[in-house]
Amino acid sequence: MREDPTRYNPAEIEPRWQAKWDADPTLYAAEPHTSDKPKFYCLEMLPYPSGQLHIGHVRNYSIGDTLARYMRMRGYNVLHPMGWDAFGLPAENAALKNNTPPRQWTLNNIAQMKVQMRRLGFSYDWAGTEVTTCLPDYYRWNQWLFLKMVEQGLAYRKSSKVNWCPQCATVLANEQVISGYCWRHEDQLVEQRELEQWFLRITKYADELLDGLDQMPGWPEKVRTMQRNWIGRSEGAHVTFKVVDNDAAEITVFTTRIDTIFGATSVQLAPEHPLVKQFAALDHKLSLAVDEMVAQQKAAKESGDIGSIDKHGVATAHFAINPFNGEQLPIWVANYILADYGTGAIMSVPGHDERDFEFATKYHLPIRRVVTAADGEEPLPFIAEAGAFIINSGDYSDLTCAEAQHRLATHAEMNGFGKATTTYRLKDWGVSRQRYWGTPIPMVYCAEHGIVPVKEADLPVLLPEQVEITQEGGSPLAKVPEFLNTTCPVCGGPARRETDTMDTFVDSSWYFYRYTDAHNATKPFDSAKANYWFPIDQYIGGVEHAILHLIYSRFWTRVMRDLGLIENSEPVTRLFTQGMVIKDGAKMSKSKGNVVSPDVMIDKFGVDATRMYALFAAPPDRDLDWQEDGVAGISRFLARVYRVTTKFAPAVRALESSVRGDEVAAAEFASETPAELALLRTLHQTIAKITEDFSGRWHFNTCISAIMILVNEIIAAEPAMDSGAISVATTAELLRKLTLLLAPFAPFLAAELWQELGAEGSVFTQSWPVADAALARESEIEIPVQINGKLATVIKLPADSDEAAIKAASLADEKVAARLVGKTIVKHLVIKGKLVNLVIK
RNA sequence: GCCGGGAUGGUGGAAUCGGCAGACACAGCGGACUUAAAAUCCGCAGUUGCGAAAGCGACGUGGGGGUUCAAGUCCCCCUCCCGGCACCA
Repeated sequence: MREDPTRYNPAEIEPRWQAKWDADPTLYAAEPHTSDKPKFYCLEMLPYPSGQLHIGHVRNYSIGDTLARYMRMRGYNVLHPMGWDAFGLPAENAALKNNTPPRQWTLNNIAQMKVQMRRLGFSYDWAGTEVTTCLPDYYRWNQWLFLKMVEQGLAYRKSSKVNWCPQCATVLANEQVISGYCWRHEDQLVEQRELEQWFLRITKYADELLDGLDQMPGWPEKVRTMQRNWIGRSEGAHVTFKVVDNDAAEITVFTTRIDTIFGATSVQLAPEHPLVKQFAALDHKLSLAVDEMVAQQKAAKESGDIGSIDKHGVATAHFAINPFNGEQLPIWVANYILADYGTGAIMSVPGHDERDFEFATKYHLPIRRVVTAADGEEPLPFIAEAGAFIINSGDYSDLTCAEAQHRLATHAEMNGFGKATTTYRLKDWGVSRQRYWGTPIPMVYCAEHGIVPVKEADLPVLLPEQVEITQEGGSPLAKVPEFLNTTCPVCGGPARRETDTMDTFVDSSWYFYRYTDAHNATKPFDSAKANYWFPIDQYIGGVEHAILHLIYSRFWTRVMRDLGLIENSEPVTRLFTQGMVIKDGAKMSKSKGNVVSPDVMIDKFGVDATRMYALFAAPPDRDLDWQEDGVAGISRFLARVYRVTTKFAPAVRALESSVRGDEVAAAEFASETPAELALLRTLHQTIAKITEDFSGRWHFNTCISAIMILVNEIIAAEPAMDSGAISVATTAELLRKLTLLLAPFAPFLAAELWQELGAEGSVFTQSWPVADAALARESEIEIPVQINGKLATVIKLPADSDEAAIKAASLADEKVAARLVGKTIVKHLVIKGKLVNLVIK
C-alpha cells in the first residue's frame, strides 16, 4: 500500500525537492540593488540557536515564507534573509553542564537547526545573507559601531544602581526586568547593585522615538502603546523649595501641575531621597520609620503590587518654603513616593490629586481648592479637565490652567527656582554584561590615559577561545591574562582590556542591515545597498519583543542615520506580531509536557501539511491551539489535491504538447458549457479572494479554506471530467491555476504537481494568476427574502436583475404570497443584489 | 485603576462595508466498499418544539438595554478571560 505510486507521499516528494533546491545556492537570491523591479524586504525575527526549532518558529517562518513566495510571484525583488542570534547565556550554561565550549555548542546547534529549516523548505537566501552574530566577521562591526558611539558621546561609562540577576550572574537593562523579575528567569527577582557600567544614550532620542510612533500606521497599536508607555514622556516643571533654617538643603520637585502650586500643603520625599538620609541622621525615630518604608517599598515592588500599598508617611521636623508665596510647608517622607521617578520629591496638592487627597485626609493635612471649572463647588479632589481655571492663587487667579502653567514656569525660570521640564521613564541602555559569550567591548584602561578606545585598525577584539566558565560572579574574561593584558593604544604602555561584553540585544539591533551586504569585509554594510532595501517592508515576529528588540532597533537605526550610514529613520514599515502556539489551552512548556515537536509532525504528515496547518488553524495574529487531528485533516486535503491532479496530469500534458497555451485559451473560451463556466467562476473567485487577502488582511486561514472549496468543487466535477463533459483544456486551466494558488502555502506539493502537469519552469517563478472579473461574476444570484426581518425564502434571479424585477419576483414567490394573505405591506425594501425585506402588518 | 485584545455549535474558526449566523475543517453519527478493520468515498449534523415523514415553528453570536426595515457587526451599561502598564507626581 505504501508503494502505491498514485498515493500522496510527502516523505518521498519533499526530500527530493529539498535536495534539488539546496543544490542551487542562488535559487532564492535577491537581485542586486540596481534591479528595476520594485523591492520587498520580507523579514522574520532571527532565532536564538537553542538547537531545536519549535512549533512557534514554524508558524513565524511559515507566515514569512508564504508572503515571500507570493511577493516573488507578484514580480517583486524579494530579500528574504535568515541568520542566528548566536551570543547569549544558554551557551555558557551548556558549557558548564556538558563541558562543551560555547562556540562549539552554538555552531553545532546552528548546524542542526539549519537542517530543520532547510527541511521546512523556507525560501531563504542562505548563501547571500546568513549572519551569525557570534562570529568575528559580524561582531567586529558591533565593536566598530560602539567606537563610533563613544566618539559621538552616545556610549559612556558611569557608576549607578543597576539591575543584577543572580542566576544570569550579570547586569540587566531596565527593559530586561519584567515587573521586578529577570526576563529569562521568571522566578528570579532582580537585585540592585552599585556598579560602573557602559551605557548607550538612548534617552537622547526619546522624543524622536516617541513622536515617530505617531507616523507608523503599519505597526500594531498595541506595540506602539507599549513603547509610548515605556518611554513615558511627561511634560511638567521642576520647582526648587528652600528648607527653613537650612541653607545647605533644598528640594526640587517635579510636577505636571505647577498651576496648582498655591494649593500645595506639604512636600513629600521618597524614603530614599538623599535629604532624608541627612534628616534621619539626627532623628532616630525618623530613621526607623524610613528604614521600614524602604523595606516595604522593596517588598511591594517584588510582589508586583506597588500600586496598592497603603499610603503612609511620617513628618520630619523640617519645613520647605513655597517660592511663589513664601508659605512654609511641612516636609514629610511618604512610602508612595518613588525615588527613581522624577526627582523623588513632590509637592502635595490634596485638593487636586487623588493620592495627595488620600494622604492628606489620613494625616489631617489642609486641603485647599485652587482650581475650578465653574463655581468653585466641585467636590474635592477635583481633577481639572480642559476649560478649568485657577482660583485662590494670588496674581495667577482667573487664568486658565494652561496659561497659569506657562506663566508660573516662566516666572520660576526668571527667578532661578525652577523651569519647564520634561521627564521620561526611559533610561539609558546599560549594555555591559559580566559574561563571556558576547561581543568584547573594545575599550582599554591605561593608568596613564584612562579609558581609551581600541584603534579601529585593531578590530576585531577577538573573544578568546580557551576560557574557563564558572558559576561564580565576575567577568570570565578577567581571568584570561592573554586577553586582559594589553597595551595602551595611546602610549603603548601596559594596560588592561575591558572584560565586560555587550548585551546580546546589541547584536539584534542592526543585524537586518548586515543582511543587505552580509559578506562585506571592510564595512558593516554598503550604504547604497541598505538604502535600496530599507526600510523593511514587512517584519514578522512575536510580540514579546515589543519594548526590547523593537525599541533598541529603532534607536540603533537613528544612530546609524546620524553617522551617515543610512538614510531612513525607522527600520520597519510594517510590523506583524503573530500569536502564540498553544496546546490544550496552555502555553507549551516542558514542565506541562505539552510540547509539539516540528520533526514529529513532519515525520507523520509532511512539511506542507505542517506548514499549512500552522496557517489554517487560526488567523496569524491570534493564538493557535495545535491539534494534531487538524494536521491530519490538512494532509488528507493535500492527498486529494495530489490524487485528482496526478490523475488528469497525463491528459493535460498531452494537450499541452499538441497546442500552445494561448491557443488553448482562445479555442476554449468560446465554447464553455455551464458546468465549465461554474468551475471557472469558482476558480476566479478564489484567485480574487486570496489576492485581496495578501494585500493586507493576511487571513491565510480563509485563503486556505477558499482553496479547499475550489478543490471540493473540482472533485465533485470529476465524473464530468472523466466523461469529457468538461474539456481537458478546462481541466488543465483549473489544475494549473490551482497549483499556482497552492505554491505559497504548500511549496513542495506545488513544485511536484507543476512538474506533473508538464508545465515549464519552476512554479515559483510563474506570475501570480490574475482574477478575471467577468469570469468570476455570478450569472444567477440567490436573494433572501425576509418578512419582518426574518428569512421567509430564497429566490433565484439573474445577477443583473433591477430593483423592479427583484420586487416582482419576491411577490411572485408562493411562500411569500401565502404569508401575505390578509396582511398589508407597510414597506417593501429591496437592496439590489443583496436581499429583500417585506414589512407587513 | 488605566490602555489594548477577546468571548460565536462538541472543537478550531467563518461572516472583510449593518443584509441568509455557523463557510472551511476537526471530532461525531449514518451509509458504501471490505470476510473484517484501516484507508477511501457518499451523506447527516446549532439548540429545541410539533410531526411517521416531507415539513412547519420557536430560540440562538458572554449578559442587559438602545438605534434600525434589518445588529455577531453600530451606541450605552455590565460580567468574565488574555496581554501590557501602574501610587509616573
